[in-house]
Amino acid sequence: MLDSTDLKILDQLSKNSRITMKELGDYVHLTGQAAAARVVKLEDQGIIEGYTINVNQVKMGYLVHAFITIFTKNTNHQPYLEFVKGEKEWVINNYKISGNGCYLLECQFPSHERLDDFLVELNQWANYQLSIVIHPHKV
Amino acid sequence: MLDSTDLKILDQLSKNSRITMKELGDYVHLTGQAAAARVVKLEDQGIIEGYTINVNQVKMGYLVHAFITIFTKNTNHQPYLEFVKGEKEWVINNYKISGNGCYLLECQFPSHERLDDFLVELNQWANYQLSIVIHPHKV
DNA sequence: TTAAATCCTTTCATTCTTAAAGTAAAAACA
DNA sequence: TGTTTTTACTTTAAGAATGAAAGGATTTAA
Repeated sequence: MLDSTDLKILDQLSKNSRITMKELGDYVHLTGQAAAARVVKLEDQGIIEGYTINVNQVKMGYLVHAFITIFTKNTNHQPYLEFVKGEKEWVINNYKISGNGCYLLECQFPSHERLDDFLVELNQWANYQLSIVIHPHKV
Repeated sequence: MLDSTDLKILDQLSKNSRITMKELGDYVHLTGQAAAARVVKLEDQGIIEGYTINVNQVKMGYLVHAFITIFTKNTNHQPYLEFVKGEKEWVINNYKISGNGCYLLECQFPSHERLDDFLVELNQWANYQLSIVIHPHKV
């Protein structure tokens, strides 16, 4: 399905999605047009889902990054899920999980005060276990 | 520091980082040249850290997404950290955390068999608590 | 063996980018 | 207060990249 050229293209676009198709072509020994055609195919296959940027969240004022393990208070998760839906400003991901807890909620906040405000609200709908990220260490 | 035009630019690039500077300029009522200059400034400020793609990990064969809370076996974390460094194929992020556990390890695997292989190795250096993602629900 | 499909290149018109010069408004300074 | 500097933008124009079309080579299917 995917050959080594496709994998190189994905690798290169992961590192710099604004590269020109000509440069991308040079990298995989194809013309820009051929590289562009492969990229369109990867998009059509749904392998490339989108093009985005990495933003420095600390410089954007989000100093606190937290993972919160959620234990909903009753079997109906809807109140919790509605709460999360209304907190898009802070919530990065809400993973439904099996294991310890029902959800793993990834959030970011400008301060511990804001985190505390959030936890007070959250506690209406769920119990939780808080983990604050000290250092990201991306791999 | 950042005005509303900068925020619109970041928002637009987050949605599609391959947009032309001309289109981006149209969106914020500037010429392509002025928009490009703003983008360069955002890069220089370190607010835009990079341009990347979203890849469908399931279509790439990574069917299992897991968060593993790590409790290192002794106070020296180095053996665990060395292990993680050698497992780049599976590890997405290794967050150092305060709270429950020492690290939160985000991983992906093609199968539960591969996950099991990983856990057996991991268990040489750390105890762990496993959470498998059932549904991502990005916000 | 022929027909169709796939994947690539070449060509060329169109569009985008980049650099330079110029303008206007705001900020810094005497 | 008046002058200079800086900042942010536009316009212009050359150079580079893109996208569409035509064509060739190789593989797949009939």
